[in-house]
Amino acid sequence: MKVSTIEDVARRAGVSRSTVSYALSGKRSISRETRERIEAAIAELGFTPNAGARALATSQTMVIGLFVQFFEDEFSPAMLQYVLPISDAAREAGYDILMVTETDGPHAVQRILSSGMADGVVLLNVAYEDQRLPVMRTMKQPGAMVGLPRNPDDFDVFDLDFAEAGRILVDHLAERGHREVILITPRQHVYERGGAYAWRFRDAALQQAASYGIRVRSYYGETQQPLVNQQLNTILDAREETAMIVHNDAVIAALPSVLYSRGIRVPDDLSVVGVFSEDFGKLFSLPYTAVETSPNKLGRLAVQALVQRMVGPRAANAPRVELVAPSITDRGSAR
Amino acid sequence: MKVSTIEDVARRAGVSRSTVSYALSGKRSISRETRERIEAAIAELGFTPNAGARALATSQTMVIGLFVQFFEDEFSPAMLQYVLPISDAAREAGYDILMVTETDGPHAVQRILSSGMADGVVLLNVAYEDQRLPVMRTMKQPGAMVGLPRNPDDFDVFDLDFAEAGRILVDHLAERGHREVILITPRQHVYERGGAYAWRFRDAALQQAASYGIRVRSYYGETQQPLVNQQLNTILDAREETAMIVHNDAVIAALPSVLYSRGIRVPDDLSVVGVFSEDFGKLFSLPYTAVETSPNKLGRLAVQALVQRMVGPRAANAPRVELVAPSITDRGSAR
DNA sequence: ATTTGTCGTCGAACCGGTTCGACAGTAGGG
DNA sequence: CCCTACTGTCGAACCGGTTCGACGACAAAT
Repeated sequence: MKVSTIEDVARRAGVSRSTVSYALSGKRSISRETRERIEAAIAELGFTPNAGARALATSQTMVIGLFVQFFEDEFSPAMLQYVLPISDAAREAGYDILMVTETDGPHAVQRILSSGMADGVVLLNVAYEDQRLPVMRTMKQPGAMVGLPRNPDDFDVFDLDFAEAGRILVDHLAERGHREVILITPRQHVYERGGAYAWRFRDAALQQAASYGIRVRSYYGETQQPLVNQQLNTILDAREETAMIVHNDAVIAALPSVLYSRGIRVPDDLSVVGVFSEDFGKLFSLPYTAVETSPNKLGRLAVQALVQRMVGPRAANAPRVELVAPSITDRGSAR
Repeated sequence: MKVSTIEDVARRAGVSRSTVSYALSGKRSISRETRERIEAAIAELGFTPNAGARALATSQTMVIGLFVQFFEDEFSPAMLQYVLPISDAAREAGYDILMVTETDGPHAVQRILSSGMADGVVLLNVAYEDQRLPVMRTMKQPGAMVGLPRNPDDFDVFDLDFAEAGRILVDHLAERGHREVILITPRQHVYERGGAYAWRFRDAALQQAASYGIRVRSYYGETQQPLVNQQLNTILDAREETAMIVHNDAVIAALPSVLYSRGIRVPDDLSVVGVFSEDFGKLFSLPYTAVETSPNKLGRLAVQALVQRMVGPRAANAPRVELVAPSITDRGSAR
């Protein structure tokens, strides 16, 4: 039952350790018969190279650190949409995922990277002034982020083009003649904390609306029930607007039942557009036209960029900052 | 920028490597002044022990493998409720989480454990005849599972007592005089695949209902929109029953909007009870009385048991199989 | 004064791989 | 037929920690 080492394999095949190693890696040529004997020995002993030893010898762990930040004021199921594609993409490239959810992000990054537990990291939910970035800069491992920080520096950054998303949705409503619009944004705390996507979206939307002469009333949306429903009802009580832009996962998830219960029909009584991924929409059965946030695409991009930087020669290429162009999925909820 | 090793620290403090190691671990006494010199050196050099080297020397990685299986026919957000508490509990015990989502579970377990990347594993979503178990048995690392397999063997197993949950909900309806009840279960495929929780719940519920003389009409619920809504409408079209037990995340998440749209009020027109965690209920704003599934409790229990087995002496104590007693949260959706 | 014990430290071996340089044997080129 | 080149293999060093046994210094016990 004791796990066998490369030494056991070597002995059994009657060769030296180095020969086994070369047979495994193919970095030197090995005669046909020797290789077969080694392979047989490996099969019989059920040998698998020890990851720690290999990491020590090669200074490569084949592990990617995935740093997730869960904020109480954010809607958790959205995160999973990033995590899964990242895990899949990593595995396809031969990497495993060390998932770190510590609340003290900077400290966690420091701990994992300085002990050499990962060859590189993906940072999720990156804030404008993300405290994990200064730590990353002192480490030698490369990093890729999802979410746009103020200074991307050496890192590959991927995010949705939220400004464009805001414009697209305003256009969509403007084309249909709406003049008064409600905008529900993420919670106020998200702005204060520096969730840049929040104000990138809002600023662009407001500016675009202004250019059309559209009046926008904007609210910071809640994220916890029963507050979400209460707030929605208050907003709808006072409503004069004909359309609603929702950039808040919790609010849009709760919207169908609130609208039903008030007898407000979409799009007849109210036009609604949002910002969410296709999967998210399915999950909550959302019948609303929305800008697709493509979490799987962003996650995969991040991993691919990171992998390139980990295997590639030093400073292989300039850091990428890619704002993915949003696409709109028309589900007919505005007219 | 090059990371420093214990050798660097030793040289700088004017001692030997072993002395530094002992100063770090405290396994032998070190004089006050030497320790201070070593600590100073460590601070100045920013030294952190290399995880790979330490793992090699101690055969301890301080990593827990977390094996998650995502089935297309299951509702994904539920999984996150387990993952987060597990990650937190692991960190509190000094472990990091290697999260593995490969579809080929048995192979993944084999790969991670035989290469010694983790000291132990937590298996999520364990099936009755889970193919990962035979692999686990050939490995030396301990494992804890969430979900009850046919033969728990050497492993610690934690799950909700779904049979009891079924009985509790039937009792709840029986007490209120219901004689005809709809039961919506997980998808048929879940039964075939061996998701034991599904039939443990259903069998107990049916038996309990029979003992009361309650008639139950049972349906395999869908998990993907728009099928979920379609099916619900079909079921409600034909309904003669006065109450509904829902043991299906996707269905219960979709239920409020379907009921609203049909003008069915709860509990006036229909009593509804379900099986879901408090967090899940908040997420989807579910106003239904339900049995609490306590994913956080189960996750933490699994980690704690695993940690005990990893640090403890060989075969420290008999394997635990713990079916957590369900508690009901009355939200007044049945009368 | 000698023995016994404790404290603090060091050197060396070990964990399990990878990789470099050396070398014997064989093949190809002149 | 000799020299060179290449193929296949081995031994040793190394990666960066931990741990065991040894040992000198000094204190306490006899």
